[in-house]
Amino acid sequence: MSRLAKFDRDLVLERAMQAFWDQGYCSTSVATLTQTTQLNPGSIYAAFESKQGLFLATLDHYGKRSVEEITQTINSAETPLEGIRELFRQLASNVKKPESERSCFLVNTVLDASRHNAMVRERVNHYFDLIESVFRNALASAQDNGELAIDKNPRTLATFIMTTIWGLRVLLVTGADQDKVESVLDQLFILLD
Amino acid sequence: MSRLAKFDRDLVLERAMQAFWDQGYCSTSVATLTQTTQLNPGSIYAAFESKQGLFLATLDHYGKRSVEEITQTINSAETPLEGIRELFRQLASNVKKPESERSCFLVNTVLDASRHNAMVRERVNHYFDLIESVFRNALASAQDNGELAIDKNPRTLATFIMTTIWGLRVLLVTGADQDKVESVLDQLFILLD
DNA sequence: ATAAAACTTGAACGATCACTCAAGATAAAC
DNA sequence: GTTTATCTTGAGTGATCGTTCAAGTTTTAT
Repeated sequence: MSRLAKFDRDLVLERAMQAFWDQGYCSTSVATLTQTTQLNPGSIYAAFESKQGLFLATLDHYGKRSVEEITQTINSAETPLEGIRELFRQLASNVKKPESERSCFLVNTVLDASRHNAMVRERVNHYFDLIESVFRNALASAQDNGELAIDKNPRTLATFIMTTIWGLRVLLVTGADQDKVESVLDQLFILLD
Repeated sequence: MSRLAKFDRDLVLERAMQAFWDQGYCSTSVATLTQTTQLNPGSIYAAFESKQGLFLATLDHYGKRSVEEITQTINSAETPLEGIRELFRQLASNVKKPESERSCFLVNTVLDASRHNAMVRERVNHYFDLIESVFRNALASAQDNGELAIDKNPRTLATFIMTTIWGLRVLLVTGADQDKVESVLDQLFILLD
């Protein structure tokens, strides 16, 4: 008896995400969101309840895709450890590309919106946990294969890998040169040997 | 012939910095700043020209003190390398303390306000550079003392130390437990041996 | 004392904020 | 074709935004 929403939810989420990612939660006004999503205020509020509701939805949109991409990269490599190395090489290849200035939506959010909002913090931490478990599993597989020394601790290394990714995101935002970024990769890879 | 400003500039900067640090640039309104600094809008604008001017001044306030504190910690240790380790132990001891939620003012800023503002970016990068050079010098001294192996590269390690600090800041904000934080320190210290 | 200069005060500015809602449009169910 | 439920529209809400400025106050120099 009713009418269905006309707009493409995924397209709207993608566009809203780009806006939040680029400008941050606070600096992205509802007026901006109506322009980028091509939705009127009423439609946004009908579909997502509030600016924060839309933001949380874009966080999920980004988080799910991040986990997928990371899993894909690691699984499509010849070995688990090589997959992890390949992931870092991809990250590093963003040097001097404008995309690197946006850093990672989750990292930007954890230092900004998440600090005073429990729902945002929970959501970000959830995706960080998922990503960390991908690394942990890959490292455990690498140990099974004999690729990673048996005295290394996958849990410890996975935590350190997450920390290095976060640090690398900041390094890229500062506009670091190729040498610096490769320095970081070199040091991390020593620990993975 | 004239009248001098009555307020204590350092006290005002300290209070404004706390507000910006806690809430971020965008979420900190001038109304909030008038309350925390106990200055009227007019006085703020007379002394700092704009909200952004006050923000830049608080960045300097924080940056200078950070460089001082880091230098002090490293110099007051028995050896340069032990100083670096001590600095990380201090950082790690913030686990579960509410202060750690605020992370580092410079790191928060680099991922937020700095991305769309050249003046802010320059200022943040300046203090990062100063801090990195403190580490680089300490590592070079450690090599002179024979404390650090001669085949290690102080420049590379200093970059990696910066990256680890940035990553550690994110890790602390996620509410990580003691174990995770110590994992990160352990791995970093391996590279410094 | 007086004049000059700078600081303090706080009300007020237009712009923009997140958000609402009544009216109109549209699609599904009968 | 009619009904019914829901979506879309976009002007409008009060609140708050960063900023200004005229008037009042205070200090310094003469």
